[in-house]
Order: sequence, then C-alpha cells, then structure tokens
Amino acid sequence: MATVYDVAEKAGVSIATVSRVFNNNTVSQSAREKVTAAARSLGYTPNLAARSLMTKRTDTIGVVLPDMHGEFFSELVRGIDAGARRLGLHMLVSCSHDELNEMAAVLSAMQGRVDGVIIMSPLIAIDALEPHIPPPLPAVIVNGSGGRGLYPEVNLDNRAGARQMMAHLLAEGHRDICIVSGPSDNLDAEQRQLGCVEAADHSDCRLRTLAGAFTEASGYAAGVELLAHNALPDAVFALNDAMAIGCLCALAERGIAVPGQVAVAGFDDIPLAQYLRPSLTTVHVPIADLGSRSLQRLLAILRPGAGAATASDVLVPELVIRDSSRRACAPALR
Amino acid sequence: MATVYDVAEKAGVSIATVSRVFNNNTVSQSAREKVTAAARSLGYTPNLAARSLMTKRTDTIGVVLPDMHGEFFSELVRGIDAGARRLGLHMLVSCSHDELNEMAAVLSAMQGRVDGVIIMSPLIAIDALEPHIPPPLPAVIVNGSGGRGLYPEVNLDNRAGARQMMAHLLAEGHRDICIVSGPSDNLDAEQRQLGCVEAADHSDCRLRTLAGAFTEASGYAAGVELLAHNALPDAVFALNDAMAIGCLCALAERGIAVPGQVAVAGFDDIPLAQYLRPSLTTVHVPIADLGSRSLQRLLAILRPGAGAATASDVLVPELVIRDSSRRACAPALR
DNA sequence: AGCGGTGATGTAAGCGCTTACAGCATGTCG
DNA sequence: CGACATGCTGTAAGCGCTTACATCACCGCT
Repeated sequence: MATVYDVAEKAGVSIATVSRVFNNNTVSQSAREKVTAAARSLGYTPNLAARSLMTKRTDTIGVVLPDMHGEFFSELVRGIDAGARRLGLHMLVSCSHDELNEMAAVLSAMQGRVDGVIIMSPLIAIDALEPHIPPPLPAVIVNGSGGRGLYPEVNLDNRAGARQMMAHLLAEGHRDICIVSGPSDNLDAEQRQLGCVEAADHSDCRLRTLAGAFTEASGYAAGVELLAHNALPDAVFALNDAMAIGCLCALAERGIAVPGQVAVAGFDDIPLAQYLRPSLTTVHVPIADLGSRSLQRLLAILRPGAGAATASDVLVPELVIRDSSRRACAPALR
Repeated sequence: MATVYDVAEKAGVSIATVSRVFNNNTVSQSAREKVTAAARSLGYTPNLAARSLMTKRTDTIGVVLPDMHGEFFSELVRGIDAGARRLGLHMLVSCSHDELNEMAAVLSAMQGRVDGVIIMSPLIAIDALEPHIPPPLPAVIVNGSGGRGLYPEVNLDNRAGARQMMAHLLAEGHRDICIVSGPSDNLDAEQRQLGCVEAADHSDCRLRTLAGAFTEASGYAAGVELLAHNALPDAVFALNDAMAIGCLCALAERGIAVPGQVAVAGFDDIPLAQYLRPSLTTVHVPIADLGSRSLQRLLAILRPGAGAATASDVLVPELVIRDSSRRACAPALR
C-alpha cells in the first residue's frame, strides 16, 4: 500500500502537502493537481487507522440491537444507514443481544471503534445497562425507556398507540376484548399492555389477557387457546402483527369469521399487514424514523451545533384501520 | 484515556510488558497480575486505531448489501453477525446500494476499515462490479453469480429451487402455470425464471409470465391482471413470497378459492408463510446459512488454514409443500 | 568455573498520518 | 526601502501501539 511518503515523492512535495490535499486544507492549485495525479497513479488511499490515531475520530457509529427478526430490524438499520451515509459515517452493527453481559462486552469492544453508539434494548432495563456503557462513549438509547437521563432517549409512544387501538375497538362496540401480550420482560410489550389497561379502566369493557411472545407461533397458540375454552371475545388485540397473523391463522382454521365473529387487531403495521385477508387493523410504527431520529440525536452530541436539536423524541404511532376490525362483516373490496 | 504508558508506570513495568499482557504473550504471572490490576484501576482499553496501525488488521469485516427489505436482510445479517461475534470480529454494514457508483464508493470507503468484505449484489452483475473492488481487499460474493472467478462466490441454487417447484406443480396435475416474475435486472429472479422454463420445456405444460417486482403490491397487481382477463391458470408461481401474498390477497378479494380454483406457490419461505390461510407452498431458502457460509469463505482467505474449506458453496433450497398448492381442496387442519 | 540455553523484560524503532511551528516568498503600505 | 501581513510549504513531533532486538538473570551442564 502506498503511503503519504510515496505520494509526496512522486508529486515532488512534502508529506504535509499531501495530507493537506486529502483534508481540504489550503494548498495551491498546482500542488493539488500534482498530488491528486500522483495519488491516483499509485492507487493511494489514506490509512484510516493512522488518521484515527491522530484525529481521535473514527467516522463510524455503533448500533447495538437485541435479537430481532424481520421487518423491524431491517427498517431500523436502513433508517440509520441512510442518514449515516449522507453524513459520511459508517455503521458498525452488532445484533442479537438479549443478555446484559453480552451487551456490556459488545459495548466495551466497540469502544475506540466508533464515535458513538445507538443502543436498543427492549429487554434489558436501561438503568441496569447504563453502568456498562463506557463513560467516554456517547450513546443514544432508542426505544428503551427508564434511564436515569444520562443518555438521550428516542422512544415510541407504545402506550398511546395501544390506547388508540382500544378506543377504536370500543367505538366499534366491542366490550369483551382479549389482549395477546408480549414477552413479560419486553418494555414495548409492557407499555402497550399498560395502554390497554388504561383505556379499559375508563370504559365498561371486560379485558382479558393471554400470554404471547411476539412470535407468529405464540399468536397461533393464543388463538387455539381462545377456541379451546369456547369463550370467544368480541375482539382480539395482539400486541404485535406477527402474533395477530398467527391468531388469524388459528381462527381461520377453525372456521371463525374475522371480523364477523371476532375482530382482530395487531401492532407494528408490517408491510404485508394490508395484504392479509382480512387486511389487518393495526398501529403504524414509523420504524425507519426511529432509526434516523436516534442518529440525529447522536449527531447532536458528536457535532454540537451542527444540526438543530429535534423538537421531540417521542414518536407517536398512528392507528391504521383495516378490515379485520370492522363491524361491517362483508370484507370490503379495496 | 489511559495509555500503555500510564498502565506501565502504575504497574511498575515497561510498556512492552503491558502490551504483552493484552496480547497474551509470555509474561510472568506476577507481572500479569500487576498489569491487569493497574489497567482496571485506570479503566484502560487498548486504542484500536494504534493497534491496527501496527498489526494491519482491523478485526472487522464489511457487509455491503443492496436495498433489501424484510426478513431476508435481517436473517442474512444475523447469520453473518452470529458467526462474526464468535470469532471476535466486528461487522461494518452498509445497505441500500442498487447502483454501481454508490457501491464502488462504499467499497473504497471500507478500504482500511475492514479486513475483508461480503458483497451481495443481485442487481449489479458481478463482472461489472469486480473492477471496483479495491484489489487488496479480500472479498466474497454472496448470491450474485457471474463473476470472473476473481472472488469466491456463495450462491443459492435458485434454478434448482424453481425446477423443484415446477415439478411439484406438474405432479399435482397443473398444466397451465403462470409465473409472476421478479425485477428484470435481478439475478435471483432471472435464475428462478430460468428454472421454470427448463422444467416447462420438459413437460407438456403451458407457461405464461406476468411481470412482478418482488413486492406485495406487484403480486397483488398480477393477481388483478389475471382476473381481469378472465383467464385463470391452474397454478400461479410467484417467484417470491411477498408477491405470492399480494396475489393471494387479490384472489381472495375476488372470491377465488385457493387451492380449489387455482394453486399458488411462492419462493423464500418467509417465517409467516406457514401462517397464511391457506398456508403457502414455497421454496425454503436458508438465508442465515447463506450469511454464515459466506463468512466462512471470507475467513478462509483471511486466516488461511484456520478452518477446513467448505465443501460446496452452492446451497440448494428445499421445497416446502403446504396447503396453497394441494389438489385436495378442503384446507387441512394443521 | 565457564558455557550455552531459556524465559522474562526493557529499549527503541517504527506503523502512516495530522498539525503546530517555522520559513520563505510575495504583495502592500507607510 | 523597511515593516508587516498573507499564503504556501516543509520540518518534525508526536498519536498509542506492537515487536525485533538486546539484555539479563538463572538454570543445568561439561
């Protein structure tokens, strides 16, 4: 690999001039041309390790994610990557962390490789995690509330989303509603459930809960359970779309009409939710926004004054009403 | 940040000894203890830029991906990350590249940040891409065939998968089969289509093609098209699951029974394929394997002799027969 | 006693880069 | 014409680390 010395020699200038050319500092036009020509002919690329060593920057941000499948993961990463690339930043990703120790290990390994990290940790309470974030490492917590305020947070208002859905179901006349919950230690699931309970408390409806795990299989199991006890509710609100799909599957197998006999709703609004039959009423979560927003927040720390601070860091999801919850039974043509 | 000098001073040894402790070289027990104690008390972490500068390694691998949504992206990244973490490697991810220039820019920016790259490029022909891979950068091509053999490739046998599906559909007695194709410039789509044509050529079946784009919406549009012309085939083979779902949706809306009036099949076997009603017959693609296999291949270059070379780098997908293609019309209970 | 072998340690030389500082032409002004 | 600002350029000093080499103590051997 060619170095500044090689380029300097070939161009007939000093290494400082070479460096200046590559850092857009003041260099005469003629010198600049000589250097770029020499660099190209030698196939020179600045050595980034050496540069980092001097500048203390890596132009890389870390992304630490839990064990996530499907759309959510992709969209979040895409949201972050899109923003990062525009800013000339790279993205070091580490995923599938459900355990505190693993997370701590990854964070400490990222130290020195990244200028800052975006952490998503729906399973591990942030106040437990915070002590494991190396102090000099700027960090932003995405979608995991409950920190001590040491790090900025970007959250989704799961609770509001759940309340909206409950309001909709109640408005449709459903009074016996069954929630299919998420994993017990998942903060999103917790908040969504809380929203449901709040909404139910202000109404005359009966609320039941069936345990779920945010997977299609657990939604399917919940559907089976519902049928086994022969106690079909008016509506089933699965706290994510995957479970709603599983549940729809179980109901369809047993010949239960949706929304005729029971309404079904999900949460997340995955892209194919609208292509199910019946199309799925759900709560739209702007996942990519969650990613780009958290990147903005991180940037506000890394390059103070660069961009205006975002107004709010709580994204409010939006109710999407489709066929699976409509009182009118005939599946409408779209 | 503490440096080797600080630790050396505090531990009463030389910087070389400190370095040796952190590189597992021969150090006396007593020195090792002094150093680790000093390091901990100072919160010392080796500076990775400086280390890279000496060792010429970054312990990071790059992953360059096209614009991909959903399950495929997540699974692939998970497959790579899982393997990488086990080996103590980090993963620099860049996604959403559909264009040659972008791709080239990213590859050159990765130079010096990574020890090697895994490139997936279903849109850009590899022989066009190869000249843009910086020569000193070890690379593995995943799922994009047609290179000049400069770089190892890990491929999915799309063609064989498509042939299998066709064989199944023919065996079920379907003779008028409609393919919903993928984007015209997508290599996976191309191979899958080729497989279909091959299979059809050896049979007495009629094969039609409808243009698709690997999205739910395009599958839906294809379904609508099919119905508009009032020329329902015996079977629809959508070249990916997303389109199959869109198509199922269109058929269901118009009251067409699947598989009663028309069989439907997909390709990919996304996790929820089995939770659709009817459950979707499809071709299972071991996505995570594709990721981990390509990592293995890359590693074989980076650390020669470390692991046995993999026997084959063509993964053969597997036919998964579910309800949507069964001749028996009554949806079976699972 | 003298010798070579062994294993732990220290010294110092970089890795390739950025950047403070100094130097050296210029041009401008009193 | 000297003083001084201005704009480029070169010199050299590191950034924090690894590692070749030298050193040294210590052992067992002839």
